[in-house]
Amino acid sequence: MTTHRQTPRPTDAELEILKVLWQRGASTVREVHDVLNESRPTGYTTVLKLMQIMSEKGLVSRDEGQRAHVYEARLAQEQTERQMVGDLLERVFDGSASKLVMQALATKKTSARELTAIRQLLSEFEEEAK
Amino acid sequence: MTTHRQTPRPTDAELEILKVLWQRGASTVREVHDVLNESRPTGYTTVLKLMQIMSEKGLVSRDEGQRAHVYEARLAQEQTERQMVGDLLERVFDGSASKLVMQALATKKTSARELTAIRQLLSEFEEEAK
DNA sequence: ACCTAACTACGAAGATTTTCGTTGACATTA
DNA sequence: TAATGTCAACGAAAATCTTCGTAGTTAGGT
Repeated sequence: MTTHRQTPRPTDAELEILKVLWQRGASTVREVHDVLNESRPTGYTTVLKLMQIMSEKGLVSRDEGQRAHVYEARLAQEQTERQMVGDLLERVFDGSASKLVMQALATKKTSARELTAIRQLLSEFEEEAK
Repeated sequence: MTTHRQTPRPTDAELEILKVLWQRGASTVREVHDVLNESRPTGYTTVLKLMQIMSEKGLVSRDEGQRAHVYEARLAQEQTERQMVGDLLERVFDGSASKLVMQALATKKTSARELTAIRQLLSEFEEEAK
């Protein structure tokens, strides 16, 4: 038996839907569509189909109790974020977190506030590691 | 005219090829195939086709001077890494570097050596920002 | 009971990704 | 020169991703 990720990495379009679900909480297709449709014109059935597929993949759960099924993200936003960063970390940086951070900082001028926040994170991690 | 990335984000299989090119420098399909074939059995023409496509996409350049064409990565490894991190940063973290770093550190127990390296990076960045 | 609006399900098309078989060109060697 | 091996090119297939049209179902209002 090959080792599978419990849930696959969401595609670009799927991630957009997950973002709405994380922001709104459990939602119907209609509600998700209305949000997405504002930023980028999207057909209703496009969103529906995607969410059905995401349900099959296990990215979202579905409550069919109501006529309008209610969907919910299966993983918390932070979990998915961690998974996706971890994926990039392995695929691109061979697991070196410092290389990843270096390129992240190089990407865009990080604000002083961001740098402070990151420094604080580091302190917390070094405490934990003791 | 839509705004296109100058070079598209490499797919998983394409990234594996780029890694070989970065490691070996300019190489023929045969050479790349031999490396990839060790880690995962791959057909020669599979690698060939991928590299031809990558050439069309602009991910690699091709020197047809010899019978066995010589391919080279168009972007340096660091450039591509930066691009891919930047992509994730925007797509997943809405540009917040500290959120990305937080999840990166949470992904795997980062070694003390890594933490020190990251801390040093931060210092350098804070110097620059002054 | 009938019409309308909203919903799911289904199928399908076009694009992209990954894989590989076949063909034809060319070179090396027996 | 004929056989063998290596190479690029091409086409095509299977899988996945993204989009949307159509059909059928259900609920609410008239």
